Amino acid sequence: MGRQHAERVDLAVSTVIFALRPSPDSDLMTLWLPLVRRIREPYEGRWALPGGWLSPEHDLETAARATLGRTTGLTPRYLEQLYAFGTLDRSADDTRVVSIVYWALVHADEAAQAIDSDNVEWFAVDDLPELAFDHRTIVDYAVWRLRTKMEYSRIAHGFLGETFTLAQLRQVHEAVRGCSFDPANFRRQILATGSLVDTGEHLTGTSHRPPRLYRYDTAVQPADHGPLTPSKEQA
Amino acid sequence: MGRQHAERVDLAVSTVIFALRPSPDSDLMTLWLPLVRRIREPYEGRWALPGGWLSPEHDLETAARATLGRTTGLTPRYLEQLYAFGTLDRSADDTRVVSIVYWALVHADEAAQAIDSDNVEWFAVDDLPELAFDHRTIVDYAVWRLRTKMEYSRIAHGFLGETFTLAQLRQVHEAVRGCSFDPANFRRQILATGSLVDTGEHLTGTSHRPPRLYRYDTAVQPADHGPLTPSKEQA
DNA sequence: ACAAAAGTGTTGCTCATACACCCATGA
DNA sequence: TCATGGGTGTATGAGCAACACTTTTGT
Repeated sequence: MGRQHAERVDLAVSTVIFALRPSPDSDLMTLWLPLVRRIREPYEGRWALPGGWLSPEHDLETAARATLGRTTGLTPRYLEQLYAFGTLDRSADDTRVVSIVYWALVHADEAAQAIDSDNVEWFAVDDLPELAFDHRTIVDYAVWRLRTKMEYSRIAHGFLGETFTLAQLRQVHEAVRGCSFDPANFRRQILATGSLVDTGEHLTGTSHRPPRLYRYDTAVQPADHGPLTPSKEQA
Repeated sequence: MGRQHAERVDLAVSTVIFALRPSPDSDLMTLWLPLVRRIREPYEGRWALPGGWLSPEHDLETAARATLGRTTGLTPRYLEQLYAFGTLDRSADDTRVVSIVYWALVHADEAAQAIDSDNVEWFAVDDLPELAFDHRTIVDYAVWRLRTKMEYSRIAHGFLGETFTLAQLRQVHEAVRGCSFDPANFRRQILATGSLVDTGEHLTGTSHRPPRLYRYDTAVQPADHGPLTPSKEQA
């Protein structure tokens, strides 16, 4: 309570980056995210969300994208603002920091391994180390938002390639939501939304009947992206 | 495009304050919000959302509450962060401003009229004047959020007193959602959520059968308030 | 008695779940 | 031909919209 008041408010932008990867023990897919090790006080040595100070000439979303590129070398398949965190006590020292946090989906294949430097490491969401600042709260909230949004939105797209089978799409849902779905019912529900397009092609090389490949209908918006994309007009 | 880059980023907190009031023409309830007239450039004379600069010793939510008190003299019945707006071009001059916007529900009765100074005025949401900055976008988004959240949350509470009849609650929903509901079905749906408590009392003085008075069950959270209230744990 | 809104009952539709069953391919 | 997952059909049940009907007050 005897803390000094900071003289100014600093503005940072951080990003919670999600990717789907096979779990080390089971061969199921699970959620992973990259963290960076802090190289200075406060919380030196602890893991933290990737981010940086907001410079006046950068857009908020641009800053989030830049962070993402720096940390993973990837382009987000989905990016959305999460929340602005700004309580007085969130920066262990006497500075006042407001962090505007974004969350992103990428599909982590080959490229992701590239930037596996000493200071960047991927962690399974349900096996995180101790985090710096209030970043644990932030991650928990981001995971909650991802799970919730997966229920009513089409963001699973962000974890997949251009074309995919219904089984792959289902596995994404199962990994994120943490439960399994009846393949038959999942198929019908997804197709009923009309957001998928049958490419006519099939995936071969499987040891069973070759499944159809689908593509997302680009005419449909994947989700409500916030206030800036005008997709929420009413008639 | 030939704009100078600002030297720093300024942080503001604004609040979209909603109240339910009888419409001037029809006697239905409609959404209203207070705006303040700008007394300096840019956009001098235009109407804008109430707000102010964020000082280092104030919490984001505290700042939003303070704005609300200054403008309306009221305490919010509901308050939630809406979004952080931070595009480069949102401040007509060459300054860079990031606004963290909150939205609030109040019930505007006697007290509200008190602060009806020259610079504060209430407007019907579907009859707004031209607003300063990107505040029109912000208001539209806030209205969308209010409508959406009303569908699955219990925030209607924010517009009502301690006890209320089901008809009053239904009228709030109808005003915000913009359509009418079957009283019979509305009753069942609301009661099925288990969020209402029968006070046992009745409202008298009506020219028909006296309706029961209900109270919200305070044990149930009204809505997911964001990341800071830990109500989104899973078992 | 009558109007008007509170409150209850009932029916039919839609949609999600569960699960039985056929299809097509590799081994 | 068998195993495996892709894909289709269908019965059951929950929940909601629509609307008929009964109840209780003031006038």
